[in-house]
Amino acid sequence: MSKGLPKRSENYSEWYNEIVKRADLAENSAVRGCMVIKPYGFAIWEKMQRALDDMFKATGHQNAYFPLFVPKSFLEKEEEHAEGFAKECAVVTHYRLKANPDGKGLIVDPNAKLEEELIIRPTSETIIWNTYKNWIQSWRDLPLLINQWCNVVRWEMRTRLFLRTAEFLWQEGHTAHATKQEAIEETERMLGVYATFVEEWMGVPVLQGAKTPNERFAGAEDTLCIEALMQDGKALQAGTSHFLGQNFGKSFDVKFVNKENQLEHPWATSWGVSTRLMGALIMAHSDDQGLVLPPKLAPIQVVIIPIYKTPKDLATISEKVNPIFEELKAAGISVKYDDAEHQRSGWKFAEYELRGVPIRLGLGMRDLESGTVEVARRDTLSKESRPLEGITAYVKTLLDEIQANIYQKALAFREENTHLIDTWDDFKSQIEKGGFIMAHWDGTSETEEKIKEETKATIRCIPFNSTEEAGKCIYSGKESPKRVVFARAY
RNA sequence: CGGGGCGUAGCACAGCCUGGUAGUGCGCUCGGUUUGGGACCGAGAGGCCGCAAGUUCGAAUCUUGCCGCCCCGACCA
Repeated sequence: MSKGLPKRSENYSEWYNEIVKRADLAENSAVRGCMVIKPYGFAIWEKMQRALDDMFKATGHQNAYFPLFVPKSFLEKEEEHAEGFAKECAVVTHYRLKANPDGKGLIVDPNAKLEEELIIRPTSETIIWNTYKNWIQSWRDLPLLINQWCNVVRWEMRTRLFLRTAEFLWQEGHTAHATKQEAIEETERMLGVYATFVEEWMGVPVLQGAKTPNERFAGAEDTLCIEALMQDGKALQAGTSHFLGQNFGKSFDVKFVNKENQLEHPWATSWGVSTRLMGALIMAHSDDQGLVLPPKLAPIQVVIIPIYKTPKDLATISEKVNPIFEELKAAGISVKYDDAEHQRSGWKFAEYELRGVPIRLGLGMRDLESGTVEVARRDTLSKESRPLEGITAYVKTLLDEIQANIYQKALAFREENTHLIDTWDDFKSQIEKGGFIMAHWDGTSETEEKIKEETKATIRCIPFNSTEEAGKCIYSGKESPKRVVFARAY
């Protein structure tokens, strides 16, 4: 077996792919562009789902489920939305196969052509707003705060595990409100939920801001986003929250009677995060030894590995480990005791590092004599010998420390790789080196397009919290009121 | 859709140019020695060499066609 991973600094893509594969997270499937998420990878996703779902519930949302298929006529109703998604839709045209009259196998039965084609949802605004027409009549029905966990299909030309796959898992929130102000607040609130989740659970710092009109969601009046910086200096859009105005309300003829007894279209939002977050998690923290997981999302937070020579020694160690194992479990820590005999301890060390387990406890005969245990941290790769006494409390504290440290490390990386740039020459040379570039922009789509053409850099967002500061556009030299964030992106 | 590359054991690949018994490493099975950072030795099992046609006494190897996959572009809320 090849032991080392490719070096992160030498070939970032290969390094990423190897981690996904070797840490047993996912693999390419028989279907082009689609991904198989393996049990270990899915366990991480489930932890993300649970944390997010709790946050959605805490902000008053309920889960529901809508169909996989969207009639083509629905997709057509909102013009910009239709145009934005048309190029990447999988289309169902028939509902039956039959035996091939010319030989083996099956063919599409030409008599089973659908009267109207069905699109496999690339996102669910249309089918959901078609349903909301029946759900919303009065201001008393609002706000309608719904979330759905599901899969969507976008027929991408080129795919990458977790970052861009033809089918992916996500959640999409779809809300309807009586006033514009309320909908805008909801858009902002949910972006805040995403930012909190990504920073506090995933340990990945994000910039919050608004997309430029060019980069907006098709059919939205405003798109807010969180942007994270990966270790190769490229940006990754980690989540989006859209203010949809009354566009879908109008397109699907959804109306409600307000308190003044007047008919009005409701105001809408939609927001989503996907399995792409798994890609962000991998790329933000991992190193040349493999995956590094934040304790809050690690399926196994602590692994205990016995170090022994004879079966008798193993039995002695196991006897000592059992109460510790139970104590850790009782403290709410997800712990695994790996006493498998067909692998040696050194092999296990490497394996759990590759899988990103935050803490490893190593226990051998020497430790039993001295009443100690070897504690190894995944984030710093450091090891220390600790007294066995009080180890549960220590581990609990250490998990919190690792969670914080991972975030701090990522934050420091982002700060080191965020640059204020004021000249076009500096811009061009810095973009090659990667990172976020804070620069002035004249606010026009033409300039944005030109910069993209010449440098492959896009405006990741117009950040919320940047200070007002007059300046000149990096490209056109025209007046600009504040800096925006540029980067090359995934 | 354009440009390039690759299909040989579960995985990663060599062999092909110059046709002649199907190879290597990892993994797997068995035995022994090992065991505080991915152990070592020995013995084994495992193949329609992507599919099809052609050339030839003989094809993994040469020719043609087909199929599939990967990479780089185009595309990507």
